[in-house]
Amino acid sequence: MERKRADIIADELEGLIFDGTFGDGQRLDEVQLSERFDVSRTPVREALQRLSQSGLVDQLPRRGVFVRQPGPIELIEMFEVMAELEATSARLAASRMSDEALSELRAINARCDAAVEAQDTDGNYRENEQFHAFLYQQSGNRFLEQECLRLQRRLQPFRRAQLRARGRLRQSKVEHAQIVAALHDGDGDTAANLIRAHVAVQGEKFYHLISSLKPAAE
Amino acid sequence: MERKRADIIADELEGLIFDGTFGDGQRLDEVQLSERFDVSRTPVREALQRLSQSGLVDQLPRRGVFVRQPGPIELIEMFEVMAELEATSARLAASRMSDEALSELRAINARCDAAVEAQDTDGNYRENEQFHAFLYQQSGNRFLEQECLRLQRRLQPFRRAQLRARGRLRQSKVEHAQIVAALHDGDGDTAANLIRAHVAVQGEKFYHLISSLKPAAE
DNA sequence: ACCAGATTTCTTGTATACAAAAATATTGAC
DNA sequence: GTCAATATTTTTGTATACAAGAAATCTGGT
Repeated sequence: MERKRADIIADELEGLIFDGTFGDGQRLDEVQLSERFDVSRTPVREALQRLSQSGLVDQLPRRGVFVRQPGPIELIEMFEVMAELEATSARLAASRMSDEALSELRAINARCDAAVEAQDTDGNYRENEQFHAFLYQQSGNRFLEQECLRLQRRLQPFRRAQLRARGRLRQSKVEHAQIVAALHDGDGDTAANLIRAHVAVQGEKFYHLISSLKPAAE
Repeated sequence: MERKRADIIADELEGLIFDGTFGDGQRLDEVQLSERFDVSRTPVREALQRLSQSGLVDQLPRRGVFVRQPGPIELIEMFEVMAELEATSARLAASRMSDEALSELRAINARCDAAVEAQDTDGNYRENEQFHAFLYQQSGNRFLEQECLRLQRRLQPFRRAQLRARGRLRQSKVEHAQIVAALHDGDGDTAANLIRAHVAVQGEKFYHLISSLKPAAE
C-alpha cells in the first residue's frame, strides 16, 4: 500500500494534469474530486496543496485551485535550466566518476541503443531516463541529483511528446556516444557543453512542435 | 491579513527552524504546535506539509515530522548548485540586460557599498540580496529566477551566519565590482565564472566555520 | 430595461470527532 | 528479574461539522 490516500490522489491528479485530462485554467473542485476518489475533502486538499507547491496548479485564496499548464515560453525556460543542471552534473561527474561507474554508464547506453534498434520506444525512453539519472548520481552531489530528478519528472510529459520527432532518436544516440567519450577522457567542459546542447535541443524541438500546432488550434 | 493561518504558521515555523529554536531531529508535535499557535490541528498539518515539501522537515508516515537541518556536506552541495544557477543567471544577463538595467545594477551595488562603509550589516545584507535578485531577474528566464530565489531563501540563514567572517565584506565588494565590469563588457563567461566563485566561497567559508565549531560542540 | 444594494447560495478554511496504527505500559510465565 | 504477549495510551490520518468569505441571485428603484 502506498503511504497515504493523499499521496495516491496527488499522484493520480498529477497524471491527469500531465496527460491533459485537466486542461489549463480548469478549476479543480474539492467536493467533486472527493466524490471521484471516494474520500473526504481532507486528503484531497492535502493533495492539492502538494500540487500547488510543485507548481502544477495555482491556488487562489478563498477562490479555489486552477490547473496551470506551462506555456511554450515557460517550457523553453525550464528546459534551459534543466540543460544547465545536467551540464553541471556532467562536468562534476567527469572528474568524480570511477572506472566502474563509467562501465555501468556504457552498459546503460548500450541498452538504450539496443532499444532504438528494436524500435522499442518505451524501452528507449526508460533507458534514456536511466542514462541521465545515472549521470546526476555520478555528480557526487546529492542535492544536485535531487533537483535534477525533480525537474526531469516535471518535464517528463513534454520530453515524451517530442521524442517521436523524426530522426531525433538517431541523433540522440550519437550525442550520447560523444558524451560518454568526453567522460572517458575526463573532459568535464566538453561533456558539459555536449549535455547542455543535448537537453536544450529538446526544448527547442518542443517549441517548434507547439508553434506549428498553435495556428491549427485557433 | 496574510492569506491563511496555515501560511502564517508555516512561515513562523520556518523561522523557528532557521534560527535553530528547533534543532535537527526534533519532533514537531501537532497538538503542541496547535496549542502554541492557538489553532486546530488542521492548519498546523497543512503548514507541516509545506515544510516537508521544502525539505525543512522529514515526514515519516504514521510516525510524525522531524526537523531536518542540512549537515555540512549537504550545505556545500547546496551552495555548489546555487553557484551554478547564479552563474547561469549572470551569463544570460550579460547578453540580455539593457543599459538601463546595468545602471540600476550599479545603483544597487553603490547602496551595497555604502552600507559596508557605514558598518550597516543588515542594510548591506539586504542590498546584497537585491544585487543577486536583480541578476536573476535580468537573466530573462523567469523560471530560473524563481528557482534562484527559492534556493537563496533556503540558504539565507547560513549566508547570514558567515557574513561576519573577517574581511569577507571587503572581498565581496571587490568581487561585485568585477562582476559589474564583466556584465558591462557583455562578457558572459567571465561574469559566470566570477559569480560562481563568489557564491561557492560562501559555502566553503561556512564549511570551515562549522568544522571549527564541531569539536567544541561535542 | 438596467443598475445598486441586499440576500442567498456555494465554496473554501478551520474545528472537532472518529478510526487506525504505532508506541508505551502492564501482566504473566519462566 | 527478564522477556514476551497483550492491553492501554498516544498520535497520526480521515471524516464530518461549522464558520466565514466570495460568487450568484434576487429585489427595488430610476
